[in-house]
Amino acid sequence: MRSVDSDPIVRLQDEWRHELPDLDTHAMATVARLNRTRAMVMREIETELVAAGSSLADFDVLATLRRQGPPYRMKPSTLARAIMLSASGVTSRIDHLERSGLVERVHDPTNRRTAPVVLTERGIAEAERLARGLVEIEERIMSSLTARQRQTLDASLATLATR
Amino acid sequence: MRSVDSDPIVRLQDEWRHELPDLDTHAMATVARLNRTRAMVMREIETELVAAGSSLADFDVLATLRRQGPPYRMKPSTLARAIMLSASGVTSRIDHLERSGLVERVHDPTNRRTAPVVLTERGIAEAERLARGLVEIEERIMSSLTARQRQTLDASLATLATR
DNA sequence: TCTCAATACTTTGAGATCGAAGCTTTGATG
DNA sequence: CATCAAAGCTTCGATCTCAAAGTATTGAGA
Repeated sequence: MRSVDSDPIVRLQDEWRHELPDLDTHAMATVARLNRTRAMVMREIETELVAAGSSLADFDVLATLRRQGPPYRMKPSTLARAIMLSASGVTSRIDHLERSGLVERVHDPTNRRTAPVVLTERGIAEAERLARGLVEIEERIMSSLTARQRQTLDASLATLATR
Repeated sequence: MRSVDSDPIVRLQDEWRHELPDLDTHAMATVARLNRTRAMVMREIETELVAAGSSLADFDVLATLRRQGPPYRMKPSTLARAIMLSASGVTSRIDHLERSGLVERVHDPTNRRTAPVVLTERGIAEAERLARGLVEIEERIMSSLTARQRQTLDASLATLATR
């Protein structure tokens, strides 16, 4: 039964059971699923974003700024925390988006230690366009689960994250 | 209520609701949770693996070979599929593990187009040591969920992956 | 006001990963 | 048995990310 199941995680468990029968693979399997499913979902989303002329990395920044509402402005350090990226990673993403004309660094004379990032007009429009496209894709991906399943999935993921 | 909730995903939904009230953020929120939870879980696991003198990247290869059972051997292309990595990515991981003395490329005279990778004695022991340490960590991480919650989480992740 | 530790971003260097291009080997086909 | 397309790994070049080092600015305390 299980040994012919093509689910790679089930196979992984079968293999461990055969090699190290005393190993409890339950938790390991869940972690592996979390990884694989996330990879597949994100690959699909990335593909669609690239087709729409953007990328996940760019969208992360644009959407985070757009969600703040006017004046669509954040300090790099706040942005870093919001998108779970290192300070140097934020610098290079801003550089890239600035070259694309979607964000600008604004210089505040009263505080020259930081240069907040602000969406340009094009950046505002682009963020909204991408967000609208993305919710559709994400809705399609999640449509294989019932509302109840989505709800418990959300709850379990939240529990694991705040643990 | 919600607006004071510190859950970053709930805040994300609140912000979108304020800016683009017609946007249905349910699916987006689940995807965001999948991402964040996975990032937090994997960061924790990576930290422990590094403390144990290894890394997630190395462990992936070692564990995959170890699970096969004797002679602990796989072709690079099979390995690539198993760990969802590009061919060139596999080459560099094998290079690294070979330099560490944990795997070797074995040359089969009857098929010189491929050089299967095999665990060394040290590699076998190391894979088992790391696997045993890891299941404990993963068990600890998952212990915040009930058996039933884990089961439905597994099922939902499996559904999303095979969709 | 002067000093200097803390804050905050940027630069640098290293490492991982990818796709494309490059090589060698294999096996099917005439 | 000669040819050549396909299989399969490696190399190359580009990109991303991080941590550490570097630079500029601020503000607290002497």
